[in-house]
Amino acid sequence: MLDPRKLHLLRELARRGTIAAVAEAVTFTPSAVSQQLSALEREAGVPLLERTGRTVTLTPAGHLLVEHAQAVLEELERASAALAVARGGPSGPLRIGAFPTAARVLLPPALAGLTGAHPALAPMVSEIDPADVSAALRAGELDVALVHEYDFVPPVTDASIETEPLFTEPMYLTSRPTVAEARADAWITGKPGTLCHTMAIRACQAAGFEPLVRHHIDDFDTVLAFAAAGQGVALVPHLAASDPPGGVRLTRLPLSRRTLAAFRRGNGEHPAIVAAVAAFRTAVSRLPL
Amino acid sequence: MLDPRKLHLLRELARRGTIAAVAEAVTFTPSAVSQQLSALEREAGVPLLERTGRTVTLTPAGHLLVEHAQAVLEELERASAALAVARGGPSGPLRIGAFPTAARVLLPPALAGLTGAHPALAPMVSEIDPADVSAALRAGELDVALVHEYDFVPPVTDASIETEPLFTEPMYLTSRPTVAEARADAWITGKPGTLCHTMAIRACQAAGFEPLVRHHIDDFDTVLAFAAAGQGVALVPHLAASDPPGGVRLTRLPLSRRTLAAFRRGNGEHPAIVAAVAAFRTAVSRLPL
DNA sequence: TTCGAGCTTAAGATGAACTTATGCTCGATC
DNA sequence: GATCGAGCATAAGTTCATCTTAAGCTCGAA
Repeated sequence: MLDPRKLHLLRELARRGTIAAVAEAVTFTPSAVSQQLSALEREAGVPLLERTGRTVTLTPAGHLLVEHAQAVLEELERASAALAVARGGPSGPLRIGAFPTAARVLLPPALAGLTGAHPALAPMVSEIDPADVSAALRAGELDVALVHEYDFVPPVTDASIETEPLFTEPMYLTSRPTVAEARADAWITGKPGTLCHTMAIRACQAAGFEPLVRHHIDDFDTVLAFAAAGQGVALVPHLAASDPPGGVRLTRLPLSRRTLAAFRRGNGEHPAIVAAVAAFRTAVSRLPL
Repeated sequence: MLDPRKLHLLRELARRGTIAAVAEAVTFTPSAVSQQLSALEREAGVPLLERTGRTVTLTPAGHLLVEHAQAVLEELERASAALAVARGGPSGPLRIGAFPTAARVLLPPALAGLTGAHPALAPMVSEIDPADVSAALRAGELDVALVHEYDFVPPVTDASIETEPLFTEPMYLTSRPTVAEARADAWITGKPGTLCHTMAIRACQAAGFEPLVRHHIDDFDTVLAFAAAGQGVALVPHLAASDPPGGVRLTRLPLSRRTLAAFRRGNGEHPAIVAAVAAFRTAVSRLPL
C-alpha cells in the first residue's frame, strides 16, 4: 500500500522544487526526505525523480502520481474533518495566519466572538504574508489564514488550497490624485516578496512607469506617518485609511483588494474552520466599509 | 495524519464483525488488530468501537469513519493503478478467482489469450465461491474474480467492489419439466454457503415448497452424473449442460444466471485488470451460448 | 581552484508495530 | 451451575521502518 506520508513529500517536492526545501518545510533533514522518496520510487516500480547532478526533477510518472497524491491527501483531510465533527463542535488548537492589517483590525473582534461561542477552541495567531500562506497551510503549520488579492496580482492557484471570499475594499493613493501623477515621486511599498510590494509595482507599471521605491514598510500606519512627513507616496487599503494623520490627502482609486479565508482543500467542513470563517464574517459585517 | 492501514482494519471490522475475523483476513494476530484499532481510536479522539463483554460494535462515529476510509482506500487504489499504467502495460502477478465452472470452461481460453497478449503477466488462479469473493478481493488475496448472480439471489452489494457483466445464460432442470413438479424429488444442490445452494433453495421456495436436499455437490458434471443415475433432480446452468450424460432430460427454465467480473473499486483502470476483462470477453464470445 | 549548495549513502538510535503469553468476559454445553 | 471455548485486552519482548548524524559526491559560481 502506498504511504500517504511519502506521497505528501512528493507533492511538496512538486511545489518547492528541491529536497532541501521540502525537508525544511516538514522539519526533517534532507537525508530523511531523500530516503523516503527513494523508498516511494522503489515501491512505485517506476522512476519518479530524475537526478541530474545536484538537482532533481519530477518525471512524467512523478507528476502523475502527484495528482493522485493530491486526491488521497484530500480524502484523508476530509476524514479528519469528519472526526472533528464527531468529536462534537470546535475544540483544540486552531492555528490562524493573517496579514498584519487583518491581524490588527479584523482578528480582535473575530477572536472574541470565536472563543465566546466556542470556549474549547484555542486559536493561535501568526502574522504571515499572503504569499507564504499556501505553503504554510500545506505544511500543516496553519489551519486557516486570512489572505488578500489585488487587481493586477493574479491569485495564487494551488490545487490543495481552497478560499472563501470575505470582503472587498477600495485602495487609496496618498498625496496625488492619480497613480500616473506620482511618476516622479518616491514610493513607499511593502518589503520585497510581499503581495503589497508586488501590487504597488504592478499598479505603477500599469500606469506606464517603474516606481522609485525608497522605503519598504509593511505596516500601513507607519506608511501613512511617512507619507504625512513627506517621505513619499503609497497605496493603502480602505481599512488602513480610515483615520489618516493630518496633512495626508487620500484619493480613492479604481483599484480594489479582496480579503479571503484560505484553508486546505477537504478541510472546509472542519467545525473549527467553519466556526472561524463564521466569526470572520460577523467581524467583517461590523467593519467600517 | 490518519493511517490508511488502520483505516483498512476498521473497514474490515465493519464488514466482518469481529476482530478475530479481521485478524484472520489480514493474517495478523487478533492482538495486533486490537492494538491498531485502539491506536486509531486514540488518534480519532472519539470512541469508534463499543466493547460489550467479548463483542465489539461500531459506534456511529465508527461507521462514519468507515465511509471516509472507503474513499481514502479507493483513491490509494487509483494511485496504484496509475502507477501500474506508468510501468507500461500489464505485468507481474495477477491473482484471479473463479467459480468452478468458469475455471473449467472460461479460464483456459481466456488465460491463453491473456498470456499470449501480455507475456509479462503471471496469472494465478484460485477456485472460490462467489459468496467469498468480495472478502477475498478486499483482503488483497485476489485482484479480479469471476462471479455469478442468480435470479432470486440478490447480488452482494459491497461499496468497495465493482463488477462488469460478462454474459447471461439460462438455467436447466433435470428430469422434470417444471420446478413445481419436482416437489417430492430428492434434490442435488451445492454445498451450504455457496451461491448455487442458495439459488436452488430459493427457486424451490418460489415454487411453493422446501426442497428435500439429499446431495451437496458443487461440480456440475458430477451433479449430472448423479442425476443420470437417478439420485435426484438439480438445476444446472447452460454452460454445464451442453453435453448431458445419457438419460438426463434437461428443461430450459425461465431463470437465468449472470456471470460478471469483479474487482476492487478504483482498480478498474489497472492495466492487468483491463487486460483480464478483455480476455474474459473474447473467451465469452467464443462460448457456445 | 576553492567554496558552497544540493543530493546521496552508511551507520547508528529511536519508535512504531508485530508476536507471544496471559488474563478477562460471556455464552453455550454438560 | 461449573466448565469450556470464543473473543478481546494488556504486558513484555522483538523486529523493522524511519529518523539523525556524518561523510562523500557533483556542479556552478566566485
